Amino acid sequence: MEKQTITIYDVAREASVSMATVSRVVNGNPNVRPDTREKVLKVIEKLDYRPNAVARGLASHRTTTVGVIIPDITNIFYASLARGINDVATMYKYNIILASADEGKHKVNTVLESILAKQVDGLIYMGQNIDDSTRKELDRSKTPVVLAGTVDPTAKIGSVNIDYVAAVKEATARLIASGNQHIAFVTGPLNDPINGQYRLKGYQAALAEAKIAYDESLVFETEYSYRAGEAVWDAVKHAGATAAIVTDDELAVGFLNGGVDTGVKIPEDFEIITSNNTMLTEIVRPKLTSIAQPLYDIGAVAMRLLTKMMNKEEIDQNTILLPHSIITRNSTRSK
Amino acid sequence: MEKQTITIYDVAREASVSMATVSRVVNGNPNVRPDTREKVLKVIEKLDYRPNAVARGLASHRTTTVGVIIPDITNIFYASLARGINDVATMYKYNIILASADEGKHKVNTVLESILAKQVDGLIYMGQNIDDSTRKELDRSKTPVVLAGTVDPTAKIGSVNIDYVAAVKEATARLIASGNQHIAFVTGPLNDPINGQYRLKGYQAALAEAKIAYDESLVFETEYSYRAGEAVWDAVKHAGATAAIVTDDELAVGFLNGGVDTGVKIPEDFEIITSNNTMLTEIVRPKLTSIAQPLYDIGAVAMRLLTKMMNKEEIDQNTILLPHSIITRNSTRSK
DNA sequence: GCAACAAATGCAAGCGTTTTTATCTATCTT
DNA sequence: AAGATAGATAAAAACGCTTGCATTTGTTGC
Repeated sequence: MEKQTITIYDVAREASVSMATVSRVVNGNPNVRPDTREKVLKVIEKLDYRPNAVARGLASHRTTTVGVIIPDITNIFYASLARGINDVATMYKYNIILASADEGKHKVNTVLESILAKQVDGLIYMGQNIDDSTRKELDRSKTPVVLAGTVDPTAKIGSVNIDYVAAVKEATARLIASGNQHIAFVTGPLNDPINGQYRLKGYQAALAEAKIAYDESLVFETEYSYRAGEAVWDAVKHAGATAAIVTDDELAVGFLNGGVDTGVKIPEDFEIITSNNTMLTEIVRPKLTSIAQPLYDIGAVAMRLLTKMMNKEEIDQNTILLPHSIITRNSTRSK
Repeated sequence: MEKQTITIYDVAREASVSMATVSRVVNGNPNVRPDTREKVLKVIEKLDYRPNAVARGLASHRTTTVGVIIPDITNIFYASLARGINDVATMYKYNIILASADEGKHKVNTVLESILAKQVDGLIYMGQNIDDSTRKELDRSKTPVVLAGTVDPTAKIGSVNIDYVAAVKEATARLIASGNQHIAFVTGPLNDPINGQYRLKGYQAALAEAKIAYDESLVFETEYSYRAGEAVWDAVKHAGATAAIVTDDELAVGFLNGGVDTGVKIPEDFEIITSNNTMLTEIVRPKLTSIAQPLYDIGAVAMRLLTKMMNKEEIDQNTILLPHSIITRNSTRSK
């Protein structure tokens, strides 16, 4: 007694129609007489027939599945994007194949290959820089791709982000306005253009506008993690900084606690602005002033854009910038 | 110039062998002469052939895909489990179809149906109580299922957890030992047996052992969220509690801040023990004493168990309890 | 009542693999 | 040297569905 599956053929026989008709009913094709539709539906119900998505995928070349590449699912930033992606995907009846491509363990290209083999209809890519081999792999597959919270300096690939340059510039200017001359830039990997190009540029632009010399020794590159934040505090302090822009909330929270735990008064003696406005910014004391990105929306809009691509709809704008703002909390002195 | 896919047939022709032989090579079947294997591999390389997983799935009845049902991907608890699941899945060459089934928006059964339609080889289920209709759906599909961090009182379905009864009992006893007579039990949904049966039982057992009467007005049922934690603080305080067991870290962190922000001294005036030992417990001040669950491992072991089921290996133990402990931090008075 | 047309249905060829069965080809045995 | 045996390979039938095309049925107008 094996897993006795009932197929479209069984339904067809039982309803005395052809497989084609059953298929039409199942797929909501309007070219079916109401009474035959009724009849078929009744048999489907009776036999408890469930279409096999794999067979469907093979026959139709559409799997109603999208791949989502995420660097670290436990990082609230990415998880929040994923939530938006998921909701919109569900809305449009797509399933998500999730794969994490954390720098170390799972190499992007391997992961990508396994996802593409599954014939996904589209792909959302988050995190990390896209290198040439990855780009080539994507091109070759001809699968629509959208980057979420991730930047492609060549603007070849569709993407949804905020204006990182402007956001960081504003944040930095804010710190300058409150009297800081030595502002640290505490960042994740600089080889990710989002940091190394966009955010850094905003930081530099604000300095330049205030005629403060850019000092490379105030740039601290580390990884996105709580521990890394704690660990980098001392170095930043010793470099003489009196404020910092931090490019990730986990990192910022670790950094903040690194300071707080050594008795530094924040914001009185040191100001911090972080970048993602996740729940973490509200959990710590003092609460963190943050650049606010519409995380959920970035994910949602990215997925929506992808659905358009998959439907071969006309896309007017494939590089989307969503609005940002700065939420003032208690890690900065009121201005 | 459509997406010109090259198939196993192309490879076979080019290498002047049959499709069957190519298939054997691709699948590492040993019954191929080394020189033919070589020849075929060369052609595969040359044509840059990639097997189509969908066709494979249809022909072999194995998709090398597992479904993962998660209540809320932004909750670090579940995300941590997912990380463990993902790593082991990747190790065994499975892809993950992720679907979130948050109580409200996405109904479990709908989600389940769409995942099962995709012919997943197995399923990891997290969160929420499994009701009869869900159970029926699972049974009918004959797909192996493992619960991760989720309990099935009937023990019919494989699962990986800690001993919640014992853990909560210990934690409660600890609070009793430090002098508390009125200990609140701040919990997520009680209709989830993990709360309503296991944890509550542990809480009651500790009280009973200390001859403290169980007082239902000290049980606070709410949802797993930061806001909910903040919101419930007042009620708990007014109920006269001097300590609390909280069953989720986000909830606990909100609860803690609810207290801290109203000037209550923790742990001097109020003690808190939370349940998941996620990063959040270290981020807040004071840091939270917590029951420690091996989150990553729960996910990893669950996935490993699932692989065994999918291989139809003999399972000696389908209800697995991993060890727990209590990590003492600063939300409890040293004992 | 019949031609002309549109709507509904059926037929059957795929989709790209795996897998069973059969066929071949070496290599041993004695 | 012939028969036996095991290992390689080939042929072809699934797998469960979609879809283009052909055919049938039903409708409409005159």
